[in-house]
Amino acid sequence: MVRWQPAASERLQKAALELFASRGFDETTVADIALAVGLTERTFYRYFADKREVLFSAQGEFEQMFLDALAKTRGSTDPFDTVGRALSDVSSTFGPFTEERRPYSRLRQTVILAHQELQERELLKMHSLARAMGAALRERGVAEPTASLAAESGVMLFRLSFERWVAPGEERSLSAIEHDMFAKLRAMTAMLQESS
Amino acid sequence: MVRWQPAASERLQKAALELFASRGFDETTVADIALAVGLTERTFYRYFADKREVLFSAQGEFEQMFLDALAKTRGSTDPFDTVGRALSDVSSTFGPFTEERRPYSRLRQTVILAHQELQERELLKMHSLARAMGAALRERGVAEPTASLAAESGVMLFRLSFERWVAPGEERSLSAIEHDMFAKLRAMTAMLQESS
DNA sequence: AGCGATGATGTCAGCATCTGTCATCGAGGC
DNA sequence: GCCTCGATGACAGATGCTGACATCATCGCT
Repeated sequence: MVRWQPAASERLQKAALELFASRGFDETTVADIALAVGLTERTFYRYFADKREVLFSAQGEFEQMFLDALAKTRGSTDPFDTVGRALSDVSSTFGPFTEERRPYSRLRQTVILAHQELQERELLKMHSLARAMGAALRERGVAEPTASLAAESGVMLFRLSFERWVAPGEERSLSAIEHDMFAKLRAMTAMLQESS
Repeated sequence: MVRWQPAASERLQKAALELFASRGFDETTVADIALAVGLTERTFYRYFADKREVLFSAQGEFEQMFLDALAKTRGSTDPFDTVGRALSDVSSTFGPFTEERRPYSRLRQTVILAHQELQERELLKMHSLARAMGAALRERGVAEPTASLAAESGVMLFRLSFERWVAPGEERSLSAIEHDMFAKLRAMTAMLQESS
């Protein structure tokens, strides 16, 4: 006889995603989510800082995974290449980006795109990641503004690649899409070297 | 004898910025802002969709300015170069980025950086700009993912340049900073063409 | 066994954000 | 002089979020 069901946080996340998907973000109250898993609104706020965060709490590990991947690329000297390698490492290694997780990511993305406040939070998480990667590069001796440019470019590539990965009908792996985007960005910036 | 003071929206924006700067975002209620200019909370929400928007309503014109600048670059064929020209045009032409507006931009940036919710809104505005520019490029015949990459790269460059422009001690013009960042990005992506 | 500390949860009060609805009333047209 | 219009005020209410305190199984210690 247990007093509380375990994994309260995970149950809340699951219930929240389902309710947001079926009913909409605005039409789902925090009390709805909490009661769906037998808890109260107050407890929800003990696990998540606000209503939106229930969809983003996993991003903390995500950010750490990126920093770890970056740390593994000690040998690389060119910052853009370094970021590219870290990106490639994460997308082919990190659980959430495997093929079996794609349907879940698609549902989650659908929910996020359906509400502005959720998009804002997602953008902030990406921004936070870029800042952290920029700091990591700087600690390695990469100067500004190159460190920020490399980090921001990498995160942009990841974001666009991820968006494409979860797009309807897309079948390529995240790594493959990233690789293609990387090449396209290089090709684009390589043209007209002498213009203004 | 006028019944209402004119320019209610502008007065609200001014009062909001001052209160956010002196007291903090959370410590300023919407009622505070409204009463400071002789209006009520309800009227505030008739001008601005939410409390944060009072700092961002001008961004509508800002986005239009970018699209206009993009439209003026009909002759250019390389998308990255096109975006670069539009950027340069805006930063040297648009009022808010002239030298005399720098102190105001600095204050505004300080306020935004002091609160996460305001950063989220700013990131959304930048994201919205990138989407609009990507769509404009696509209408010109630029294919995906190049259109999105060019638009996102441009907005990233603008954002990093703007951040630098309002940094303490910075004296270069926004155009000059942009030009430098543009060159740095080209140099960075140009290296190690044969890697991976 | 008994007992106290621990920690997850519940309860309750309260403030702030944001919205719908109706009332008010000067300005300008006729 | 009357009437419509439009900006504003007044009011009620739902929801987001927080602080403070109570509850009560479980765990470890004696």
